[in-house]
Amino acid sequence: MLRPMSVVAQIKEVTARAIKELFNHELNANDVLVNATKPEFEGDYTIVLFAFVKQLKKSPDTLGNELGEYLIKNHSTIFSSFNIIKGFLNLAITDYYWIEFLQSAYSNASFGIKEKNGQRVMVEYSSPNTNKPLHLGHLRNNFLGWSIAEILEVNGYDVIKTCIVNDRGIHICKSMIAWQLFANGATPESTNTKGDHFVGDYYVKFNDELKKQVEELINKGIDKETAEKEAPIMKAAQQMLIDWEAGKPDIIELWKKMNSWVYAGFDATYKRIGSDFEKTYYESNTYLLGKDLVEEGLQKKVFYQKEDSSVWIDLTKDGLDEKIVRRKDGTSVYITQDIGLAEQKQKEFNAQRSIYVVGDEQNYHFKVLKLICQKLQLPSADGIYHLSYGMVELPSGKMKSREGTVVDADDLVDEMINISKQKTAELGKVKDFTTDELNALYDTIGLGALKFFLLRVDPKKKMIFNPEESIDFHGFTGPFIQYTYARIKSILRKPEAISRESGVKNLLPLEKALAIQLETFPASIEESAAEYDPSKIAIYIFELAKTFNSFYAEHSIANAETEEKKTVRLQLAQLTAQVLETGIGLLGIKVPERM
RNA sequence: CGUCUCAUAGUUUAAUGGAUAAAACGAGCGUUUCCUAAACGCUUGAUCCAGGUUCGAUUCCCGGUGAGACGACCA
Repeated sequence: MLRPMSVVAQIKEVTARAIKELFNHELNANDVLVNATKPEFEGDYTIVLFAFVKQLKKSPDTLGNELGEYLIKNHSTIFSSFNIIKGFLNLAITDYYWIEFLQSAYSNASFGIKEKNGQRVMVEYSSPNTNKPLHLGHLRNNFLGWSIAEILEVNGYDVIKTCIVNDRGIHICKSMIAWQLFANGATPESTNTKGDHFVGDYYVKFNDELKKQVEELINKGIDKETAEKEAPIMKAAQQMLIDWEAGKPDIIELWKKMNSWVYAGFDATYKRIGSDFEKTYYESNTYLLGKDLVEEGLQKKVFYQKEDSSVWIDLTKDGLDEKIVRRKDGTSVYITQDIGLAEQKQKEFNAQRSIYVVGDEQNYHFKVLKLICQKLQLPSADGIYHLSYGMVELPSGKMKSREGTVVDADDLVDEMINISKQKTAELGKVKDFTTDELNALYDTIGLGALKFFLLRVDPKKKMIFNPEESIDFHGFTGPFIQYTYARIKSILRKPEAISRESGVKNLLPLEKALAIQLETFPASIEESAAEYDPSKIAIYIFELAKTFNSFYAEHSIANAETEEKKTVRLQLAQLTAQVLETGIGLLGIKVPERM
């Protein structure tokens, strides 16, 4: 099926053709700059003429007039009138065009969704550590990763969502040793604690105990650095890591038991926030990957060995530093595992692109990772893309677990759901709902507010979260969009078939504004995929909802002046509802039928 | 010391080099016999400083100031 081109794409194309015919000048359609016309001028879309004034050696006015007249003469179904102001050619689009658009799109359930393009993409996100529960930063990561995967999916890609669980290493051993020392056999069940929080508590206990021991050693005259290394509990953790690597049965058993507690907790949280993965990798299985590639790199002379037999790569010519890829004791480092995992993913899924949703503190790491893979000429190399996002910070700065300022994911979700419960009760609009229906509604609204809050900002930018101020339910928020949707549904609930031919010839300004905005939905989805940026969609659906609300306040739909108007407004309402649902769905947010 | 990010109304955020910089929250005023007032309308207010490129700069380049991240055989 041939997808109809967007108005903007058509304007570009037609303009390029016009310039070729009128002035015999070749122009790429993409070089035509088309903007929405500013509200203070007459017209819908504007061509910026400056760009080709020079090449064509014409004044903007002459050029604009010739072009404008050509467009109206040759494409009268699209363009109705034009005016030129200071080098801007403002074009008015015919009502006919918008009415046709509405009739073709209002009942098209896949409006904005592309067909499969045969390309595969992997999206890795979440990446939790099994020594503590998820926090606000993980939420931004999860929502972003899930949303990007979804956005790529509707853009035609075959998407594989993956997660690498950091389930081994010294930090896990810290929780384990603390449990051995202080738990007296307690379990999540015996203490009625969620598994990930239970294990996280022992990680905190470890650090408390370590601090105590370090202070004692310092009082004995040992310097801080040595004290931290020599504290008995730290030595015990390090010994445990060695035992783990050696596969000592009782350690492995304890490790498995504690991790299983954590996974039960993670699963509950993921289920609640709607995160899922097609494939989960565990670092305990992948940490040895990449060793072969070190050998290969040495042979290819991409890597070199120092006197102590450690292996390095020299990236100084690329403006970076030297980087170790294998320790002198033969063990691999973080980056080596990632090289190995990149190849592993490539072998398993053969994706054209591999996206890593990881915080911007690791920008350097991913730059190095991609560069090394390229130098090794690995097939996965060029497809590596680090989707770097900014940290979530508090007004006081970074969240610090040691200072207890970390905003816990479960707590925050609870709070959001409670607020939505409270507000729903205050408004009292759904008193006839069953308990199940109410609980589902609270989840929808509370999570909607939270996800929208975290996704409405450009991922690249760090964001401030103030725990003192609760996340808003008014204005540029998830509930605003959900509410708009629910209002439309209440109109559409009255059983009434919407006929395709409305018969109207003209649109009122607010009807037209809505139609124009609806028409750009596919472009908005494309843009957010091209830039890996869900906030583009968040902004789009917010503006759409706003336009609809203005329209709704001004014009009656069910009691429209004429049957024709009623039909065209029902089409507008139905398409708006559908676009809002699809759009906000790409952010992982549900819409309620009533609220 | 070096590399890289960021700096826009009181606050949180928008703006492929294009017209008089756009919203939300906050503050103030108003809107409901009629499809959901979690809404709508009006008022208020900003590009860190100094140069440069350009017909045109929030956007690109140079310098400065301020904030952050990274450059660890941690991940």
